Formats: sequence, C-alpha cells, structure tokens
Amino acid sequence: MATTRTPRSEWIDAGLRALADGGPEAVRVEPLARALGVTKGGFYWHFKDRRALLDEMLDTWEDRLVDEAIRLTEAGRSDARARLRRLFALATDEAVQVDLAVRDWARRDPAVAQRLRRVDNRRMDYLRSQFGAFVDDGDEVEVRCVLAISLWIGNHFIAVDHGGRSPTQVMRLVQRRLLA
Amino acid sequence: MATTRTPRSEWIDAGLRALADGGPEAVRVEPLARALGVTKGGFYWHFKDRRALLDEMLDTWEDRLVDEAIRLTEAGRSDARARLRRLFALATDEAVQVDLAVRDWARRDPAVAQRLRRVDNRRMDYLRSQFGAFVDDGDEVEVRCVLAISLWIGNHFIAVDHGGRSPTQVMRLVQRRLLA
DNA sequence: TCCTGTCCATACGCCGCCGTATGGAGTAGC
DNA sequence: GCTACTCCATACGGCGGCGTATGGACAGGA
Repeated sequence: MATTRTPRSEWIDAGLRALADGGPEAVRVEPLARALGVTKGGFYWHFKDRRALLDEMLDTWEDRLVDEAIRLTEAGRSDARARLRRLFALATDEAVQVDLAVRDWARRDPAVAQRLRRVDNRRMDYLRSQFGAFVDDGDEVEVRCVLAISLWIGNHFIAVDHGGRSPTQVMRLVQRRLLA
Repeated sequence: MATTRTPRSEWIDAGLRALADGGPEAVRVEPLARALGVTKGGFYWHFKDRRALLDEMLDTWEDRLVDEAIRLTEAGRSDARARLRRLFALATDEAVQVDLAVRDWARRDPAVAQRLRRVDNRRMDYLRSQFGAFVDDGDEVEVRCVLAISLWIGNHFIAVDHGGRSPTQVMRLVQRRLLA
C-alpha cells in the first residue's frame, strides 16, 4: 500500500473546478491530468471512463456541498430571520459556480435533472421551515420560498444595472422585503 | 444570382437550435451541416469560421428575439398589470431555452456577458416602466422588478415540488403577490 | 529481500471536428 | 449559349481528446 499520490478526491475536485468555469464539456481527462501535473495513466486506474468521473462529481456535489450551506447557517444560534440573512450572504459568486453549472447541465441531462430535484427539494424544505417560523399563511410561505430561491439562483444569471442604486443596496432592499 | 439554397439565416437558426439544447459547445460546423442536409462546404462560404457564426447568432438573438417579448405584450391595449401578466405567460419553457443557454454562456465569456447586460437592462427598463405605472415608491419598483426578472429566469434553473400545490398554482400566487 | 498493491508514463489506434483548397452544379442575366 | 455568381461536394492535413495496453516506479508488509 503506497501512500496515495493523487487519489480519487483530487480528480473529483479538479473536475468540479473545471465544471464550475467551463461546464461539463470542459471536464476532459487529459487537460485535467495536465492540471494535476500527471498523465491520464492514473485516471483510468481510478475511473472506468470520463462519465464515471462526472457521476462521482455529482455524487460529491449532492452529498457534500448541499448540506454545507445549511450547516453553516445553523452554526451559532439565532432566529429564523437571522439564519435566512446568513443564507443569503452565502450566495457569493465564488461559492455557487458549481451549482450554476450543474443547473444548466440539468437542462439537457435527465439524470442530472433528477439529482437537482432532490437537492432543490431539500433546500426548499429548509427554506419552508425557516420562513414558516415567522409567516403563518401557507401560501405566503410558499411564495416567499419561491421568490427567495429564484433570487438566489437567478441573480447570477442576470446582468442589470440599477441606476443610482448599488447591487448590494438593491439586494438589501429585496431581502428586507422578503423577511418582513 | 441563384436562388439562395441555404442562406446565412438558416445556419444561424440551426445554430440557435443547437445552442438552445446543447450550449455553445454543441454548435459545431459539421453536425450543423448534417442537420441541414448539406456538407460544410457552404458554411465556409458564408462564414469566416465557427466563431463568426456564434457572433451572428448572438446578434440576431440580441436584435430580434429580445424585442419580441415586449412587442408581443404591447400588442392589444391593456393596462400595466395585464401586460405584465402577459409577459409572465410568455416565459414558457420552449421560448426561453436560447436565453438560458446564453446566460450560462455569459458566465464564462466576457463578450457574451456584455451583450447580456445590454439585453437585461433593456428588459429591466421595460419592467420598471410597467411596475412604475401602479407602484409609486422607487425602491419598491426596483424590488419588484428584481424579483420578477429573477423569477422569470431562475425558475427554469430550479426543480422543486410544492407538496399539495401545482407549479402553475404557485406561479399564480407569486404573480398575484408581485402585482398587488 | 522479495512481493504485492498502488499509481504513473508512454505509446498506440481511433474518432470527430476545424479550416483550406479545389472543382464542380445550378441558376440568372446578357 | 456564354458568363458570372452562388452555393455545395469532396478530399486533405492537422489537432485534441478517448480509451487501452503495457511496463515500470515506489512504498509497505511478509
């Protein structure tokens, strides 16, 4: 048993990086190997083929990164509104790039779409529980959840200027509106 | 002057179709030619190279398809709320596929991002004019515009179930909320 | 020390796509 | 019918990536 030199996880992380800034088409075996400073020899020892890597990338995205947001917002005690505020603050450009790439990917790959549905439903459940803490009407909870998650995601796919207002200023306004 | 057999516009349309359901990476010359029933011989008569096609695709997307939504909602006279309702109704899955692909594309191509900014600002201006017709406070107008456009786009990148409610039911609820 | 298991390098055949070159078809105008 | 213009077919060289095969290198355990 030699000390694993570049284990599966490194391939997967490199793959996720490539996915984030190039989409699934940018996840190619040989470029990945070059990025890791090795050749593809080792790749095919770990993975059956390219598709196997993509699947495992999705596995770790689903299993690991999804709960991370919830875990981070639950850290430290506070009320629902504060948790939601913290959740919004996590939507930094850097952190969601993989998410965005997966979402676009899901548009054309049913298997990916199915995973996305699982993930989004879990997130939605969490949102419902938080909004439900200070909103009584069930319809209203659902409306706010949909608006919140649409804003969270949609914002990164939209490029608008706000005249006199700064982007963060506008986001604060919207956030206040959703948490009222 | 022979009657143009497969003119530029056909290549562009085919390109947009490929873009819609495969992303920019799926816009390849030879597959496009096969889809049109010809060989790539004619392509390189019309276009300098693949990038030239992509540019012209973006041109027509920007020039043609963007005003279409506004034009459609302005057809027939009605008040701002009715126009906005009609605008929402246009967000059918089929119609926005090119839009979604371009948005993901813009994440990694600055030139595309710049075009997207122009487009979104024009749409945003239109939204502001409509919401401004029945909302007085400027901040509130901006909030509703941001929520509306985020919902319009974000919705297609999200896959959630709503328990007892149907998707259209939820969309109606949200819409009512935004138009109140 | 030898052996075994883990990981990498190298080389190979294959395929799909790019862009170019060249020689036509087919049609319109004269 | 000749010419000119538009579009297409074919063939070519090149590149980059896929997946396979094979032979190590390197470390731990016996």
